Amino acid sequence: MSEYPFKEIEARWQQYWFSNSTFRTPVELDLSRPKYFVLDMFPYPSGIGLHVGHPLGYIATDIVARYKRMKGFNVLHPMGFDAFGLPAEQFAVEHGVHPRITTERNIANMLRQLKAIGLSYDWDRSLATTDESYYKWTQWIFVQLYHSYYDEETNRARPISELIKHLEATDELFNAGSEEEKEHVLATYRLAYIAEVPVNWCPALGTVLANEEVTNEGRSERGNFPVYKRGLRQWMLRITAYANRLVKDLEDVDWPESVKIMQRNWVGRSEGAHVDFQVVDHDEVVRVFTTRPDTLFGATYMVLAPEHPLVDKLTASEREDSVADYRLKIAARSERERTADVRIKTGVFTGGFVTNPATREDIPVWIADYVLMGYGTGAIMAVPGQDERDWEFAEAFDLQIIRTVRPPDSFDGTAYAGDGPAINSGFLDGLRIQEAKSRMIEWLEENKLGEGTVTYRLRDWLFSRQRYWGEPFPVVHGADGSVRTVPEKDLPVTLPPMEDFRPETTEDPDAPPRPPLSRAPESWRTVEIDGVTYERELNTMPQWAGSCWYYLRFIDNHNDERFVDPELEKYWMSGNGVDLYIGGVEHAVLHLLYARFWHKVLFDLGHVSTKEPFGKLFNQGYIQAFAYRDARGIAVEATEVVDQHGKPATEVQDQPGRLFFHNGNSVEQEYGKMGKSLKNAVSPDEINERYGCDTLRLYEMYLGPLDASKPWNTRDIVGVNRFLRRVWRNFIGEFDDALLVSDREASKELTAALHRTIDRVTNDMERMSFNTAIAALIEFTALLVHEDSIPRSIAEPFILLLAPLAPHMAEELWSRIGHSDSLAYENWPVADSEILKSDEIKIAVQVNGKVRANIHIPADADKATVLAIAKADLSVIRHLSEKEIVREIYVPGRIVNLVVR
RNA sequence: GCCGGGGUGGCGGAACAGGUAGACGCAACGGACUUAAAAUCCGUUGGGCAAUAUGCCCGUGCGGGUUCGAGUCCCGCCCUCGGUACCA
Repeated sequence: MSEYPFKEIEARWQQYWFSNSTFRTPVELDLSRPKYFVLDMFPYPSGIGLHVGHPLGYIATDIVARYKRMKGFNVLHPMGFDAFGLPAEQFAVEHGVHPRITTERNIANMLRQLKAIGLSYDWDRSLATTDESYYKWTQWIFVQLYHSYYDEETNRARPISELIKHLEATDELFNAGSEEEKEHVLATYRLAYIAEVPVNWCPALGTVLANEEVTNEGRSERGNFPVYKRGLRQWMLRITAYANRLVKDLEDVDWPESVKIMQRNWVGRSEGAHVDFQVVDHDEVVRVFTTRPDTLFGATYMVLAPEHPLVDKLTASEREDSVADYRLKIAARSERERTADVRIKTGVFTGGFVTNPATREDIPVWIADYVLMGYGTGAIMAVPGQDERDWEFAEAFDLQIIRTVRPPDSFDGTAYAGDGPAINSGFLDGLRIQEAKSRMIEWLEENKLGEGTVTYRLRDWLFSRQRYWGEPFPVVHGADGSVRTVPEKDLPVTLPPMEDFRPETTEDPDAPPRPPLSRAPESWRTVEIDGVTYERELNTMPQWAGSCWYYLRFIDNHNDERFVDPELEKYWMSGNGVDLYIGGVEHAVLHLLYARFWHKVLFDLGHVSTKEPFGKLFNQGYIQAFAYRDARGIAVEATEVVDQHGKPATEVQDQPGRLFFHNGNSVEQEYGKMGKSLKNAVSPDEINERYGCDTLRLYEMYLGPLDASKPWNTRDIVGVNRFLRRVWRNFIGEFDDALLVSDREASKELTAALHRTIDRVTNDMERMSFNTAIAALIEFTALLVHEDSIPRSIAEPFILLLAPLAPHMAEELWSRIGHSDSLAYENWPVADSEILKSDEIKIAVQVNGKVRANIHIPADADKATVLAIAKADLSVIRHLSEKEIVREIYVPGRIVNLVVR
């Protein structure tokens, strides 16, 4: 008896695809075919291996890739590993093994797991960001960034050599400067530059972190260690130059609206004005940023961030003590304390005054922690009449409040931020906000008191890390402090082999950073270029560097001459870049913003042909699962939990009225993202072993819509497994292994059902609705159960429809019905529109919107005919009796509604 | 607080353009086959009233509205998940 031998089948076809290079991207491209670049967000090769949540997106892209091949596209579908960075290194640190070794081991294990799912990647294009042949080009891109600047005139990056030429020709001051001074000027332009900046320093990780890597609670996203603010000299990337384009170009990509909004918020563009306030009795000016220049007449006090550089100058001698006290108190407050009680305003008066340029009144200057040094100019003009925070502060410290916008009569709140006519505002009186804003900006500009401007929340990207496991910077430092990039011919700068790669961690937030590379051998640290001795840069690049451009390398990953061949880049990125990019929403701002930034720089410099890298983005949902915690709140192994009747929780976890126990102790049921911490992970290996990977693939897709988060329930897997076994039995004799496909002609009904199925599945494939595509195939399979044999005209298209979803079974059946080649490039079946049309259709008849009957009508019947048939129906007649028909509605092919009174 | 997604049977979900709510699957129940079990096949399965049927009423988080007709559109709430958080 043959019972669907999935192990044998799956091993055979995976071997076949490998030895025949079935999924190798065509090298000789048939340019008459359209291209399709379908990409997954590549994973970190973690040491724990995959759980069933990880491959969800990979299965989806694989189905799309297989479908597109059958639709005649040239498909590029690669996979690689994001192997540098903190997770890989922390794992290595914790296990005391060199990251090179753990990384290789982890990659090997993940490769095994991925291949066991039958994913149709072109493995010849696999890469890891840790490959020297890869990070050579990551370093090369960094060199491009270093040697470029942002030209505000033409709104694009240009080689810094052009700027130097320009400055030499026009700027006497520049020419007069020393080399060092010149370099200082250039550093304010370069897209990659070194600056002393306030950074997030994490002593426990021994490194600085990007804002994006720090949680709201002021801790590291990796490891949850405390993070402190301190000033350090670091490499920065001038992403802020691209702030505007990063927002604007979102209009041109097909991305989930929520991700676009997150990016817009992150960039945080706001339009407003700079206003200069003269300091009373000092030759200083304080510049503020405001989005409401129209309210300048209502600015009754000013607030500086406690760290603002002018605080010392402004502070009156008798206020020095309280100002110093306050600043100390703020510095000691953790980020958490600072954000916990947002509604309670604190601050102190400096004793200083500035002049409101509109009213000519002198207004007091305060410092308060609700003004942040990192945004705008670190100083605000407070207009309590129109700003809730300023109102609260004014109330708390008894400061003057003037309304400069008339609230509606019904308004009984405090600050009024809505629209209305300006009042108490001199030349602005009567104007609405929009008009008043532009009028005030004109006035400021005429009087040289400020100007209209745009500010962004986005900060420049802190690009160095004090870790070992990252790309070394292709940069060397001269004894005189000069910086130069390593010549292209000497790239890559490889990581020196080091026994001790551990970061120097400490609990002292003020200890100087000591990057591991400072302990590298002298022979690595010192390098001679053109006869001059230099010291190598000892920091490494952050995690995100490698993932900023990997999609480009996939296009041409064996190229030793260039990071990507321009012709191949043009072909595969044509249209709008990557045609489909699937990954988790957790990368909505970090990876996707950084990658877009690099891509735009490469675009400006003429190295790539599109302004955006990812034309279509899709976020797959998470796989969630039930989890159980004991009385101490500690998660227990979900597979060991039983209910009050002793049944395994995995069988009954979705049933009402259950109590759960672990080793006899009561446990609480919970529901969350699958993973190690909740002890509810399921490995794809166990599912493969028990049901095979076609079942795994089908189940993951059948769970629900791809973008929804949904619960894993191992018990339910039998459903799709039964479907596959049923398909097998329909084709292969249960007792004799005989082929049950014949050349007899198919019935009209079965043919019609097939074409309806082709139509449904095709439609579902196009909109990535794989759960409904599978449902359609299950329904069709049920029709085949009672056929003695399956006509070939039915069998072939059916197998092809199944192929993207359950490729191993499809290939096996395809071969058993007599084909010697893989079906991977067979034409996708086309539904015959003639067959889809039926002569007779069934529609519902409603009386007053309630369905009272179903009638059969000729497909081409006109309204009068249909209504006649409907009114002749006994059930309809019953509901029409003694009523008057006041309206008759017929929606062709859909419904009849008779409105009666 | 603000922004965004989502609330449909015991469970996962379907309904794509406002047109028969609950496709398909799980679980549950009944039957066939079997010495028995597994597997398989057939059937029932939103709630209620009925037991004559082509039957009636209710039902998509809650309350209103638009429409011949609302899970779907509009207004006001509640809950939930994610993002963000004194951004001037």
